[in-house]
Amino acid sequence: MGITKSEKFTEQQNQIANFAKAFGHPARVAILQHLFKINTCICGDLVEEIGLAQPTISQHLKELKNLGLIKGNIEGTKVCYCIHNENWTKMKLVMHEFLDQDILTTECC
Amino acid sequence: MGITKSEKFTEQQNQIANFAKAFGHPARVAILQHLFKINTCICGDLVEEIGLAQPTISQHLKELKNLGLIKGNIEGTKVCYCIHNENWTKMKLVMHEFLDQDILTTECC
DNA sequence: TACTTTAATCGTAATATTGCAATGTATTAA
DNA sequence: TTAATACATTGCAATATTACGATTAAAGTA
Repeated sequence: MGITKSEKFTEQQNQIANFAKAFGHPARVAILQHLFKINTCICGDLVEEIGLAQPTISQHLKELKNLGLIKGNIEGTKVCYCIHNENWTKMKLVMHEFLDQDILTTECC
Repeated sequence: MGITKSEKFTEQQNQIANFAKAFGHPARVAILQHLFKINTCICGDLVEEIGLAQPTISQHLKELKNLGLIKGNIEGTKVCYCIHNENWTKMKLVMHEFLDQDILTTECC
């Protein structure tokens, strides 16, 4: 059926999965890394940087924006994207809690 | 075309994406959380715990196993799954480096 | 041996994702 | 006003993912 049965899971589990899904494509990983690296908001040279077609990049940017991880400011004909630092920090809290749950447990097999 | 152009990205970027993809479904998040919670190797009661059909759970387990995040020991007719602690730690290093890249940068907009 | 239990695999349907050409839209430049 | 630039949107094709019924395989039990 190809449809995830989200109603079977907790809100936290779905939230983790949604963030993870955003990082589940190397293009989006590369976009985020580039935005961090450039630091100052640089505009749409992401297409050249990543090497995928412009509509494809635009689509990936939209997903990251919908999740709140980046924001885009229109500047003339260009759009300036950058990390949404506050939301990135919130996302990190959620993901770190998930990743670090092994700290509480002991080896078993 | 539905096919990810992995060759356009670095090995590190693809690795992050692959780990993230594993966490990109709430059933797999739930499975991992349950394995951590139970701690001692729990077997196919994951099917009851999660509430999806047995073949579906089996499929999710296979993905997690292929990535190396869990391991399964056959015990009679049952199979005992648990976290692969060493690989989990390695995965965490990769993911933490990605998530914490904001520490190095300063606000821009 | 025959039966049961447990889990993997196969096959298939439904839906999601990825990628891009073509097109649309808004702003700037001439 | 017209043309150019920069992105977003649309539409579609190819592939991937999710889910599960049916079946199979392996080990224990009667």
